[in-house]
Amino acid sequence: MSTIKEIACRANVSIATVSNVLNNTAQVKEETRVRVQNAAKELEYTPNIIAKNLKNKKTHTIGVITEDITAFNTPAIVDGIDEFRDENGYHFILSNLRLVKHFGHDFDHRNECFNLVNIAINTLLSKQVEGIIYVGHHYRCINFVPAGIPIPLVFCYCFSNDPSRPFVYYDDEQAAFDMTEYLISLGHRKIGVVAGPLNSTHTLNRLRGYEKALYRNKMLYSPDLIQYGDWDEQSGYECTASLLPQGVTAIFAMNDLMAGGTMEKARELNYSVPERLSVAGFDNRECSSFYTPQLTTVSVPFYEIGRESVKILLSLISNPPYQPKTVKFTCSIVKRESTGICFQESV
Amino acid sequence: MSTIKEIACRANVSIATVSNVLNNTAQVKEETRVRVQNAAKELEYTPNIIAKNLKNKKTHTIGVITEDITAFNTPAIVDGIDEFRDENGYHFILSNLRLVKHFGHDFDHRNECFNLVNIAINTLLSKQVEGIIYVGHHYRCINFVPAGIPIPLVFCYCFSNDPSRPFVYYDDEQAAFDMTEYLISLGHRKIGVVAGPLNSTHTLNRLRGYEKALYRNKMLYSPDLIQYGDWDEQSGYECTASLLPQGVTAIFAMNDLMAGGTMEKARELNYSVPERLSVAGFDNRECSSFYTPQLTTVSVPFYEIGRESVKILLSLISNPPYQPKTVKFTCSIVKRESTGICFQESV
DNA sequence: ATTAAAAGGTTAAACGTTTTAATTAACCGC
DNA sequence: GCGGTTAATTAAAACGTTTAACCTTTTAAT
Repeated sequence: MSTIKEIACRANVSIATVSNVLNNTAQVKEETRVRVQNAAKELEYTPNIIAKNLKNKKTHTIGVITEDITAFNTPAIVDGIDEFRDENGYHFILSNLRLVKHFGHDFDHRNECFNLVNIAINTLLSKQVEGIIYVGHHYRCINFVPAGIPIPLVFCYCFSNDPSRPFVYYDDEQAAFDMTEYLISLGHRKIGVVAGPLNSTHTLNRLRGYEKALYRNKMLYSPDLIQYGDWDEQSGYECTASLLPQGVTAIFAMNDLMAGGTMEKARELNYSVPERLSVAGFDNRECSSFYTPQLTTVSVPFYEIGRESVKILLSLISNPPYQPKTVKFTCSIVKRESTGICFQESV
Repeated sequence: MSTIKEIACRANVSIATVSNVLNNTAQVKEETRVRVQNAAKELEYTPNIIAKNLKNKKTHTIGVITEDITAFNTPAIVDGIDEFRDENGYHFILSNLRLVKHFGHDFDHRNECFNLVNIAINTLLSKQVEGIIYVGHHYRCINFVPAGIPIPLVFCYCFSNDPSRPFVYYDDEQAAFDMTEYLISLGHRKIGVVAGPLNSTHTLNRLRGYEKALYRNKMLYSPDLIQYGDWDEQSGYECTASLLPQGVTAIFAMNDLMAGGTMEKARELNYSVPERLSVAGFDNRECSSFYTPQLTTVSVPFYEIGRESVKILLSLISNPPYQPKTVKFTCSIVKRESTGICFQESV
């Protein structure tokens, strides 16, 4: 770990010259240049970015806060973030909150979370990051991050109506609309929904999409066709139990796990999928292509969401006057084996 | 972003005193202490870790290099790393190589990889990390990291016989041995293997475990019972096609994906699982519990492997004289629905 | 009262860079 | 050889900390 000073010494020049050679930031005579370069090589010089950062008051580093790196969607988001930051010569520091590990899955520890996030943010600020990306997926995450952070911050994979902050997320409503329309196009007229819990914005938005599709196709909306689960497979199984007797020919589950529960129940009651019952999920998790039959589902562009977040963040960093910028990505329907044409009259 | 200097100014003391108050590293009169603390609070002081690091020549930061953060096992490893480093007051910088994205899945670009790793390592060194964890999973990764790195480095989730470097991995051979013994204990006497490619150390080690189990149970080893795939589902499907006619009653696939292919083929040929054919996988990927029937498989303790890596790294950092330390974790068998008692005479 | 020790503070150097302003060297035309 | 340029180099300050060394004041002990 040699320093610029030692190089200067060995090459018989001043440290300023060494700096100039290394960053070629000024003219220096060819001969001295090579002398310096050789010295650097011989001493196996590695620049000390810490010192550089201190002097320049620029770290070219952003902070990324994740709620749970092991969540199924986080790695893809981080990957997108990683790629774009790399392309633009930025570094990143990952701060993983491990919220799930701390508080379990459906935590409601507003204060504890707030504190954790606060610590994370202060640490990042201490490290002089130039901007922060908060990768949420818990709908309340907006409340976890304090106001008045002196650097740009963009919310990734979450949303609220706060117009003063930039959000990058996906269009829940549109996705549910598209999926419902797709089921309708297959001839289904009685479509059950295995929803998430009602206090989730995801649930609300997706329900809205579902309703809109029904409305647009002049189909009637029945509250009985909506059953509320908790995102877990078991709950999908249970919801389906009360949906099937109503004569639905298709079930739209709001995530792939619950869709798995739906298929399980269907199997149990001898509703063959997709012949007698079409099943659709949401998320396009890895598992969805391993079900039998393979699950039709909604693919969320995690990678792109990550990329876009950094893009916005970097533009905010280099161009501080804040223009509120919120980006919504459109999801795509992945058609697989679990959905098919409706052969029955709806009851 | 105020500095110690401004605090000093406002509190009418020297910067040394401020530093002493903030780190309570020396006695200071109660009265001045609170004056300083108030000033700090009023100015919303955030310590500049960069400056601190520069002065202290200690960053309390480790670097983590991953080959592909989106690989199914990497997040759990990173999570383990993250937890232990957090518990010990360390930070970490993640450097994701995106090897798969660069070179595809079965890349053989020794030089390109070497260069990428080299860049990553130099960047980390520039950032004055105190140690590095290399999370491999490509068996050749040892060749990617150059010798002579001036700080401790531990290989995580990979192995070679180089005794000069610390490795944390799992016992491939033992795992395969255990799984084979388990199948034997169920009465199976003709056990087919869907192996990985022969140039993978995983394949070799697991085959050794398989053979040992046969040997120990005085069963004969037949090369015909080993079919070599490429880790992908399709190859499992194909291998199984040549295995079933041989009258095997159980198939041990060397990963869950190929096991999926095996089950697909079995379904196609009306071999019901597990009644007529037992199927076992390896990895305990998320998907394995979503197959029907749910897959019996080997669970690798990714999280613990990550944790242990940091543990070793930190001990190396604080206690430099190198004691070669290699840790092998034992995997566990996850018994699910795809394996059962053998009811047939083997043919 | 005198003095030793302890408590409370301060100065200034240092960490490894970059950068401005100043200095020196080199060259040119006359 | 002398001014006048331009090219090449350097000294020194600065970034925000920590810390060794030093200085004062207070307290306690003789």
